[in-house]
Formats: sequence, C-alpha cells, structure tokens
Amino acid sequence: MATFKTRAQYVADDLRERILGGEFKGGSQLRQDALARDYDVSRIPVREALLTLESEGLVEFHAHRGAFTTELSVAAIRELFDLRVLLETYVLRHAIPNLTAADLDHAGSVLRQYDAALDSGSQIDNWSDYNFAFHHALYAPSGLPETLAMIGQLNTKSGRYIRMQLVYTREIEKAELEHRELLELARQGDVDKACRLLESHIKDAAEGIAAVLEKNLRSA
Amino acid sequence: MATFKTRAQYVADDLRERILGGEFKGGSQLRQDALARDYDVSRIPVREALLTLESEGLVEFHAHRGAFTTELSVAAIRELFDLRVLLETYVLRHAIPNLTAADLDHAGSVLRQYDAALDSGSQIDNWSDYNFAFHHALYAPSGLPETLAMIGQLNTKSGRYIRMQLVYTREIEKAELEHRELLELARQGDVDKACRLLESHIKDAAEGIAAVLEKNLRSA
DNA sequence: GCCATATGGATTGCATACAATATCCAGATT
DNA sequence: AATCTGGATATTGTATGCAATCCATATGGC
Repeated sequence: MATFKTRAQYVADDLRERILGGEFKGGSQLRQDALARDYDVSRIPVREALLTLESEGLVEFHAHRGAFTTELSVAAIRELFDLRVLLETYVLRHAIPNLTAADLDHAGSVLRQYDAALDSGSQIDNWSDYNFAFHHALYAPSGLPETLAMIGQLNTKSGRYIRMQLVYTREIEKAELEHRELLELARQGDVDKACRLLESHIKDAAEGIAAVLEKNLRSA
Repeated sequence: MATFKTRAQYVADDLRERILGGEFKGGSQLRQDALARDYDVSRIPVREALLTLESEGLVEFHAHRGAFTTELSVAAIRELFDLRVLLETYVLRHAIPNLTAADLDHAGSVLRQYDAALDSGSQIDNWSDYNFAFHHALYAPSGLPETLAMIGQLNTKSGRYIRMQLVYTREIEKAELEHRELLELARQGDVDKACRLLESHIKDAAEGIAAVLEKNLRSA
C-alpha cells in the first residue's frame, strides 16, 4: 500500500538530505529552475518540495525572490536543544515502564549496527540516521506518537548542525558509549538516572555545536 | 516590508479558518478543482495551500486520491494537550521573570478586548484568536521564539476541537476568569502558582473536549 | 554630490493543458 | 455466490508558457 512517491516527495527527500549534509551553506539561494534541471522535472514539483522543506524549517521563502536555506543563530540552536531535553526526557520517562524485551533487543541491535558501521569506515552520512533510529527505538514504546513527531521535527531542524559537530569534534565514540549506558539504565528501569544521562547527552552535543559555531564566527 | 501575499498563502489562511471553524467535518475530501473555483484561482495555489495545511497537520494527502481533513483521536487530543501543558508551563516559567510593566499592560488590554467582544455579542469566531493573543502576550517575554512556534503549531492542530468545546460547553466565562487570575499571579511573580493554574486551565479544556467527543461517538 | 525615480533583466507565481494514477463497476471465471 | 480482471471515469500530479514582481543599475532633478 501507498508505495507510490510523487516527484515532489522524491525531490523533497533528496534535497533535505543535501541540505542536512551541508551542501548548501549559509543562507544560499535555491533557484527553482536550476533544481528542476538537476532533477529533470518541472518547477512545479520543485516548488512543492521547497514548500515542504519550508514547513520543516530548512528553507525560507521570500516572495518573488525565492527560497533560501535557513541559518540558525547560536541562541536558536541552544533553544532547540533545550526543547529536545524537555521533550525527550518526557517521552523516555513514559517509555521506560513500557519497554518489553523485544524493544530492548531492537534498540540493542541498532547499537550493534552502529559498531559495524563505525568499524567498516567513516559512514558518517548514515550515522545521523542510526542515531535517530536508536533514540526512536527507546522512545517509541512511550505510546506518544504526536510527541515523537515533534521530536522528529526538532531533529530535522537542527540536523545540519548535529552532523557538523560530529564531523568537527569526532565525538561519535563518546556518544556511542553514552548510548550503551542509556540502554543499560533503561533495561534496569532506572528512569531518573536514564533521564539525567539523556539530558547531559543532549546538552553536551549542544555545547559542542555552539563552540564550533562561535569559533567559525570569530574566524569569519 | 513583505506586505505581499501570494494567492497560495491567501487560500491557505482562509481554508485554515474554514477547517478550524468546523466547516469540513470528519475526514471529508477537499477537491482541488472545487476549491480552485471557490477562490477563483487555478489548482496550483490550491495544491500549495493544501501542502501547507498538511504540514500543519490539518489535512492529509493520499496520492492520487486527494487531500482529506484529518480527524484526531481522543488519545491524540489528550496527548497534544499534555504537550501544551509541558511547553506552556515551560515558557511561562521563563517569561514571568522577564515581564515588564508594558508586557503586563499589553496582556491586560487584550483581556479587556475580550470583555468588550463578549458583551457585544457572541463573536466566538474571534475568541480563539483573542485567547491565543492573551497567552502569547504572556509567553512572548520568555525570549524563546522556537518554543513559541511549536506552541503555535500545537494550537493550530488542536484548534478545531478547542472551538468546538467552547461552543458546546459555553465555558468561555470560566476561561476568562482564569485568565485574569493568571495575569494577576504573573504580576506578582508567583511562578509556581501561575504554572499550576495554567496546567489545570489547559487540562480542564482537554477534559471538556474529550467529554464532548466521547458523547458524540456514543451518539453516532 | 546625493537622493528619488525609471527602466531592464532575472526569477518567481500562476493559469492552462496534458499525462498518470486510483477507484468503480460490469462481466467473466472458479 | 464470491473473487478476480479490465476498461471507463474522475481526480490528481506535472509540464509548459506567460504575467507579475523584485532587484540592480542608470538617469535626472536638486
């Protein structure tokens, strides 16, 4: 069922990856005509894709001037990460009591895939997806789909900067260790400790990103 | 600046009002052709408007079948209101210490406008906007624009049901009293009491809506 | 020399027209 | 009788082309 994908959706998915991957820096303009040629479609599906990305906070439309990739201020990034702490500890708190053995197994298997990917080389492009998959595996049993959707939005909006931080500071290994610890605490059902760890896990990432951004600002 | 509004935006704004106003119940289909005739535009801006509304959670696209207004389950509504409690107490907590005399005056004047609207007759259409304006006046000094945007999303998504509850249960007056109390607590800087009141204010609304929906379900 | 205004060029926003897809219903098959 | 097949129909999804708008540059008045 519903295996059909419109061209607009295809363009949106690919363009999202390109933006999150850092191909378009700063507030660079995305010309509809050029993108249409890129994807060999007309400008209509490109426009629709850009509208979708606008609603996700990745681009901004200026009437008759076109779409530009958004650039988040350091303050905005801090705010988004504070929101992540608030919402993710909230769902984790609700998820842990519901975790089944199958849920824990699934989260564990995602972690093992991390390791395989790490060992096989720097598949950093996919790391963000794995990261989100692990967090999602822990959160899903909360039975709070609307909340999970908002968390997904926050991740998308700040995704570009998360990847940047990972590349710059190479602290994937540290995150990986914290993930293992988080899974263990969840297995033990220690809600408070797990939430505290999650909070510092997210805040550390935010501080790393802020540091990188502020360094870049000074050098520019 | 930027006083220009595309037709797609105009259609989106108007259609949003119509959906929130309850003109399209249940999962009713929104045919692009009919809407295009309604607004005397082509289907392109209609499609773009529908895409915008989809990102706001008001409609859903089914490929080649069209757009349908979404219908939230009682569980989803409860979840959205729980999220509102979480996020709104969060911003209120951050806003109260920053409230200036001008902020309090502004919030008070919004309240006075309520009263005027109430006395002049049942301008229920506008009440939701006033309601949001009051809450926004209290929250804005938090200096957390991203969080405010998410709260706005939650309000939009659940807006249809808020209006329904107000019409059915006529508890506008109660909400109005609570607003005055909330403003007074904010003026006194009593963060904890204000947040507790806000929490029950939102939860009461959620329970009222759930009661109405469950009654409707039984009668249907 | 400086500010207001007009004009050219580029790009978007939209209307029209066509292609692709899902659904429905009739008819055949088991 | 129930299920499956296939074509007709309605509706969406997209391509093309044109009109509207913005920005930059040049021009004229003071």
